[in-house]
Amino acid sequence: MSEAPRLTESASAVFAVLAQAGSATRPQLASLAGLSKPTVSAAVAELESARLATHSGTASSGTGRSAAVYGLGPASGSVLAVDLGPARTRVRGCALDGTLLAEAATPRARAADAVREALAALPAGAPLRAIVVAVGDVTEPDRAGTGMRPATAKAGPVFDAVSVALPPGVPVHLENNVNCAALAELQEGAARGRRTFGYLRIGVGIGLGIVIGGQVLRGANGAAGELARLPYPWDDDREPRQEALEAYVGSHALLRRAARAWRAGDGPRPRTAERLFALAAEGREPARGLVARHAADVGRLAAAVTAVLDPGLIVLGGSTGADPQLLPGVRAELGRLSWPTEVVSSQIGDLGTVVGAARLAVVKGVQNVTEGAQAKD
Amino acid sequence: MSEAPRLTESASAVFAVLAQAGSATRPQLASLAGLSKPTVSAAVAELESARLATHSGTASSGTGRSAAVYGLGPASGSVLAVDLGPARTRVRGCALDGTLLAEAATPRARAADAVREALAALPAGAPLRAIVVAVGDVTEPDRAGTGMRPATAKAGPVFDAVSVALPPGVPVHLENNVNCAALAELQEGAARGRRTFGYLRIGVGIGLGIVIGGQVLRGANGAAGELARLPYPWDDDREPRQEALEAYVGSHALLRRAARAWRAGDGPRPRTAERLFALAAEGREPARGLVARHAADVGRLAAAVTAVLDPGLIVLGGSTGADPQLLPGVRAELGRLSWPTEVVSSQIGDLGTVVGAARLAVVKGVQNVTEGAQAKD
DNA sequence: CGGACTTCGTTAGGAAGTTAACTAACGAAG
DNA sequence: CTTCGTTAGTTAACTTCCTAACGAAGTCCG
Repeated sequence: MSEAPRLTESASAVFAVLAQAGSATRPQLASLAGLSKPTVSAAVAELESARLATHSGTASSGTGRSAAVYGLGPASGSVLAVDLGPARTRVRGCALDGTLLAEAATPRARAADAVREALAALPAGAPLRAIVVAVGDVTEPDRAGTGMRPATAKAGPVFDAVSVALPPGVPVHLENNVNCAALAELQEGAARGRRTFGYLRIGVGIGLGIVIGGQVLRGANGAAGELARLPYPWDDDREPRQEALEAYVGSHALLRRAARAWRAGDGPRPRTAERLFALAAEGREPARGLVARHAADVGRLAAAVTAVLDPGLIVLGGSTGADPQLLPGVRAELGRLSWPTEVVSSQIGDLGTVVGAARLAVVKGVQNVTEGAQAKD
Repeated sequence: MSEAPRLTESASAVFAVLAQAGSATRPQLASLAGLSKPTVSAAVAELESARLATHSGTASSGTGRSAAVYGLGPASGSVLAVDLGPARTRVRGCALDGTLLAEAATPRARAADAVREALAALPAGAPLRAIVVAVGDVTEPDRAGTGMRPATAKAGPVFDAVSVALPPGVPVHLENNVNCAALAELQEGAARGRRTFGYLRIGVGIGLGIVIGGQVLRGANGAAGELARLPYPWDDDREPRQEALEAYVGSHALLRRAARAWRAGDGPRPRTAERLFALAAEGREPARGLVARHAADVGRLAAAVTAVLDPGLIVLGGSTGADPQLLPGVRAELGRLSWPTEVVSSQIGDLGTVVGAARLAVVKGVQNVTEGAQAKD
């Protein structure tokens, strides 16, 4: 739709802070954007005439004249976030202020259906400005040139299946799912207000999302935080093997150890990590011992991260990592080995990846508005 | 001296690029600073009247009118860099364009003498704008509030001894020596033109300087890159100990292994790492085997760094790390365990720390000019 | 030696944003 | 109901930097 209405720099800045805030009065916009009142007046007028902002009420600050409140306008459009999880595909559509407009989830195999369902629920008149797809894989530049795709065969097929369901002409960004979850913790989880932290995810695999100065660190190959490549075992007389650490700390290994440790009379053997943690929470052996040992292992992983990055905060997530039972053990081992570092459990859970992908999509969508390149309707 | 002559923003920008370039014509300044010709004219006039820049000649680009060349003026002043090394103290005084004005070195115990000697050799009429002191220690905020000091007792006394020799009123910045050396590699060493890399120093101790986007990463406690805290030994059935990795990979351990491996008939046993490497270069056993083993150890260290950061480039430095004999072994082990990463040897050597500290001091000194806070004469 | 051409630097006019001062709107106190 | 203090928004003068056009100072070439 419509021509690309190039915004002035000040209008772009005001739009960006308005999207961040959701809604705001003009004085608030002025102080958030670091602009003067007259400039904000001009910018708001410009945004209103482009239908990117609308007057949505008034707000009185107790004393004095009441201020006009503005929110995003109908032309600001929406963005789409897709989490291609190992079991389920989750899709969210959001406005540029982050409000949820559409949501869908399917088993991984029917990923494209979830995308189509969410797209149908988005407002038709306004442009879709960005799409972020989260995959459990390192990403690499597309052969074709412009885009990105999963680097290994792991996530490739599903990504291709989803691609055909996406509307053409909308910029698509691929991002690692752990990085997305880290962003979610940063924006609305356990790392709110931080500028630097690490999000350590322990589940079937192990991964680290690194946030430095509010930015995700991706690395030269997009492989920053791929802790499975840490040398392990590592000692004077041992030879490290590739991916050996994941095979040792991952949840499969935890269950394998449980199977070995289980004796007759210990009751039914847990088949999932959740069940094992539930037994440990009741104080039952050998579950308790296994969980304590797992906590020490995670603590060592956290120590490795801390030795390199000294992030000041580590958020634990993932199917086994997020359990608060681990905290004392992790903190003890980390404190013994490394620097004073806060350790907390994730508060977002499974939804973290979609939520973070949506946050990222909002950022890209706002850029799409402020930096001119108009997306397809 | 003199009042603080607040510079306009454009004059500050021009001064910054002029300091970076050393000398430049007005058209060059315009393109480097991203300013228009008239604005540069005004800025240069302002800088000249403040004696921060001087006309230093003309340059012809073949055809057309020849351009006026400008360089830093006498009022731009100088900065001081101090490397409190484990054995020697090195001091350098530089102008804000990086040219060396004074140099001194003493044994560590007489550090203050080196500082006094270098200070005496600096031009008297112009202000000293910044001092950077590099120490082999993590740094922490001063109790007093404003400054920083070494966090542990290791470097404290020497730092205090040097402090009394420093002129009062000049801002002093403390920085880790490995971080300084990393900056030196970035600016004039093996990492020129990079935005992100790791500088891995192996000597008596082990340390990592992390540069991301041209900035040194310091971490929440100033302890980023303190690899001695990596969990080691690390295996299913072993308990990691604090600082155990340094005790294993450091040069003391290398010589200890040499002592154990040496048999009668192997010739004189090397007493220093340099000697051991020299024997290995001649192809003599057991030196060659020991060096190959050391290379694999360093490769594992590099793999740990790569697993977390994926920096794309690792520069090896330090008394044992900088030897190019290590390169094939390090590359092989790193390639086996982790991501495609370039590995090169440092080209700067022992001087890296002072050079990097001087670079940092220049940056701080330029900030001192452009951001107003006038230093004492 | 004198155009023709190219590059440097200045002058003139305009765009964008800031500060300062003024007007407008609102609540509370007298 | 008026008046006063406070906060919102507008108007006006000024600052800063840009673009465009022009004059100045070189080189190249016949």
